[in-house]
Amino acid sequence: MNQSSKKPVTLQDVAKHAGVSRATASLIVRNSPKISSETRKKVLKSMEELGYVYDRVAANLRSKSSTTIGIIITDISNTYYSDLLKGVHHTLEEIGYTVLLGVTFDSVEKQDQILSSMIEHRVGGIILCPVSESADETVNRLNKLQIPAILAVRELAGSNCDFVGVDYQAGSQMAVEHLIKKGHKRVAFLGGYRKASTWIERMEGYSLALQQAGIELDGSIVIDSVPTREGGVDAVRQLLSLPNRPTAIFCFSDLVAFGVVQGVREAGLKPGEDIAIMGFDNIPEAEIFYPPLSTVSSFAQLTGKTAANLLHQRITQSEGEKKRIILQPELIVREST
Amino acid sequence: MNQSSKKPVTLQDVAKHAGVSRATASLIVRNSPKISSETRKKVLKSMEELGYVYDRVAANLRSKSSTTIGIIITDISNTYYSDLLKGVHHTLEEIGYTVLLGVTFDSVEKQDQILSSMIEHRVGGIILCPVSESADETVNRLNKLQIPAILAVRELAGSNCDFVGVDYQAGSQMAVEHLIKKGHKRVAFLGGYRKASTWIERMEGYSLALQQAGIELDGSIVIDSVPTREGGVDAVRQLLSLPNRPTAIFCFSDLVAFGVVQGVREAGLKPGEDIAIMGFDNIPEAEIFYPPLSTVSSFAQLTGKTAANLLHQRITQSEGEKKRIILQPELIVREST
DNA sequence: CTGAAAGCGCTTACAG
DNA sequence: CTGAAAGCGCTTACAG
Repeated sequence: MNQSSKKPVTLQDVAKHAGVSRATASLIVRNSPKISSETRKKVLKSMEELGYVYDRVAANLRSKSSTTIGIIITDISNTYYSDLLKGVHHTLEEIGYTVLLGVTFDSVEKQDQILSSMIEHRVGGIILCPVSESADETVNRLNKLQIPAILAVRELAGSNCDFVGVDYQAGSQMAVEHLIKKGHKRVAFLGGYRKASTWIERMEGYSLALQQAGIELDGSIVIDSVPTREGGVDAVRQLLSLPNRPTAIFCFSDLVAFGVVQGVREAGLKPGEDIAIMGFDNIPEAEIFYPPLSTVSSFAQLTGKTAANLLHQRITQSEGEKKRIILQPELIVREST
Repeated sequence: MNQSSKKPVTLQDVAKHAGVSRATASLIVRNSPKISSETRKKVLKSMEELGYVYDRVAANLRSKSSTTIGIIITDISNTYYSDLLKGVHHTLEEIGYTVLLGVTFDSVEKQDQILSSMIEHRVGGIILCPVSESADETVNRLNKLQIPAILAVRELAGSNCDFVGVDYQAGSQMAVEHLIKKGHKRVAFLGGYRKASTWIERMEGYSLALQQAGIELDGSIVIDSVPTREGGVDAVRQLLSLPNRPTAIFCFSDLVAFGVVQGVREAGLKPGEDIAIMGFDNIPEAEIFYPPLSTVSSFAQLTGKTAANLLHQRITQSEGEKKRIILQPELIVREST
């Protein structure tokens, strides 16, 4: 991994060429105001002529600082995460950081590995969207870390980190209340891992909404699945084979809802007409989907942006109470309900 | 951007604690086989106890090497690029690189800025998906760079870089031939910037397919637009206001096709039945779309993977002829045609 | 502004 | 394997 060819030009070379001291040249690359604009111009010209490139890595080493941030997500193909990444990346870059990307593909080992690699690369901070069954060990490592870390999307029990997330319970309640208001009395809840905190919170919102409407919860129409489109297809097939078919379905996520719509069609029913379907997340595809999907926005991009800003704050101000920022979701009504 | 607290432990500290020399400790972190497993174990234990973290940045500085790679894309929300990114990231990480992410949002200035930042961070190589109107200056910088760089998706005139791309002409020809085989004699071509090389190549494929079928090209049903869903809506509105309506539409991209489907519906027509619609790229949404979209796969992930491997080769073997790898697209027939 | 010195945490090269 | 020295490219701290 070497690159050879001509010797790279250093600050020393620039200083010599411009006839100033190395210290002066150093002040100039760092935009110090203490330097007269004449000297600055002269030195900048030398840099230009010599083709100097600033070695930020060496600078960071000496000054014990860092201009990189690590962001770790579970899946890049999931538009929820690519949206969140967009939010993080955009605000971080604006502040002047360079971002290191890590993708865990929901593997705990990979997550630990990426964490190590980022720390060894001296990132100034980390934003972590944890794998669902993150080990206690991960939590411990995060806590022992000298580096500021923010958790996003999923909280980790026992971690002493700032957290940015979404109120899944409120969102689910909203969604189910919307369905009930539309006249539905039998509403299924499909998809997601039953043990995940993100499922449990949604389940609470679902129960609450039913309860407040005086509808009894029927466990047989709560069907879990892998949280993907395929999972949605499976779950809805199971559901539609049941005797007392519901008139509305609340799905764990938009991805699951896409599968559910497909399964409903396969059964010869018209999604949005014969049966109402509601998603969760409001990923970009929800809008272009047919029928356009009613859903609850969990503001992926805003989540990323918020996490990025919080991290920046943590880095610059260091101390202070750990924060917990919970975004309020928003009901998005389209044609599928 | 400092982090204070306790003094971090260095290799020196580890060596002292384990009773070995610094040189030995250094050999151990680098997995040298020259060290007896007894010594290795002892030292690893000391590292564990002291909570040592290897400073890869300092190591890279001293050994004039790099373990990071920069990947620059134009848009993270576009699943074509997030797919490509997935391919790049996955293979690079497997080799042992850490990836720096840059997003240009199609701005030349941003692209230059990101390029600078990555170089200053001493990346070992760069994969660049260039902004469409990249300036000559960018090309010059790339050529002067001491760092291996690979161009992906779009080629840059005058650049002396390796390139990985897709045969857009062949893909378009395939698509239009498919439509003609289905019995369509009047096929529109909608969307994309007329001056972009990616448009011109598609146009060539389109013309060729018509020509070989003995169909005369009608310029009035070739309508350009911004290459987005909105652009597709605009273009198809314009098209449908024309007197002699075509029976099939070849779209610049899947994204454009999504807009075209929407516009067709708004006009009271049934996409896939009253009018055939064909996309390009085969982004993941094409499959879940309704109707499932016929398209041409441009293998985004494979493109990324190929670029990553080529870069790795370039970094390790350095010299040799510049390569140009053009992937052959594949026809994907679904229900929209 | 300058100049000389020391140091960030590591690797390199070499004599033993 | 060890040990002492030098150096990667920069910043820091200080006397002038």
